[in-house]
Amino acid sequence: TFTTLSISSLKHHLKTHSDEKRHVCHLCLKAFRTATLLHNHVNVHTRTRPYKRSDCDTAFVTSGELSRHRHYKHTLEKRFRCSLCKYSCVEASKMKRRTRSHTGERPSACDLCSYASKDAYKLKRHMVTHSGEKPYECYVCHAKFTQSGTVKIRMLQKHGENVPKYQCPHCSIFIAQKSDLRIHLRNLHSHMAVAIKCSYCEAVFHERSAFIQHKKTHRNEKRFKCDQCSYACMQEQRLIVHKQTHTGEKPFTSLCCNKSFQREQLLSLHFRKHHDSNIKPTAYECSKCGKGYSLW
DNA sequence: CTTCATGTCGCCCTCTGCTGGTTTGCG
DNA sequence: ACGCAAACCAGCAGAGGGCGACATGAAG
Repeated sequence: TFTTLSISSLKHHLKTHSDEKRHVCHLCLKAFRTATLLHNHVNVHTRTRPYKRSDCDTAFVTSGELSRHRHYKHTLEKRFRCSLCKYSCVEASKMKRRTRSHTGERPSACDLCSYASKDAYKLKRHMVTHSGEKPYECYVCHAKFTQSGTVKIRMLQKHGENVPKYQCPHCSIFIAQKSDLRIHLRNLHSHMAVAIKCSYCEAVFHERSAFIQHKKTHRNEKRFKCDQCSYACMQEQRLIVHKQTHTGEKPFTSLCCNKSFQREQLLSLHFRKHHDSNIKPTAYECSKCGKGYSLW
């Protein structure tokens, strides 16, 4: 529904409905409706870029390209605004793409799996997961990768100097990747609704990192304490043996002379001192469980 | 007819962030 | 020596910027 007040304008408009393309490119035989379109096309072949900007060293084949460049890089004018969010952009096609992320529409479907993307490029990128192709190579160590971004990060972290690291604001540790710092924060510094209780004392913690720090304070502590005297030690087994001094229990008995000992080592010493060194390995047994012991 | 602004489709790029397997260091 | 947790690392997808090429429409 084209309307105009001028006859010549109508005539011009009618030509746009015509399939007639009289202007043929002598380099590739492609045909165009107008001489200007052909002219622009030939400029592509000849790499002639008449539309220039003096201040940023860029040049384009058409005025449209220059105009758009101006919006992107100089005026920063974003005429298209999303009605659903605060996103704005220079081009209508970008707005269309943005709208798809609101609607969830995924028109580009993979014919090898269930994946579908919002735009053609993502589908193309996805297809390398089926081909197994790794088109990006590290020029230092020649390791290959599926995406350009991955090789860039690899280059920086393996071969770069002054590699950026991400520091945790809570414990000052440096972590190589931002997303790993996020995981670190989540696992170690986030508040837990259910507190962890220290198994050595009464302390409780809502943050894992604080709990780990606290545990270290128990590391060299003599936390196994005798309830009958002031004796304390770091190992539970030692406390059990110690307690025998209070009970008078002597579980290790020599079968040779019937003499009993509190500890295996004492029985062992007794054997070496008083009995034949050729004695058989199961020469004594525990009075509690009946287990036989070999000492040498 | 030409020029210019604007529109449209498509391509490629980078940045970003999540995921899950692997390696490493510590208790 | 072993097991576990944390960091490392590559794969992969989401989102958005910028431009190539060409079409359309208004105005001179």
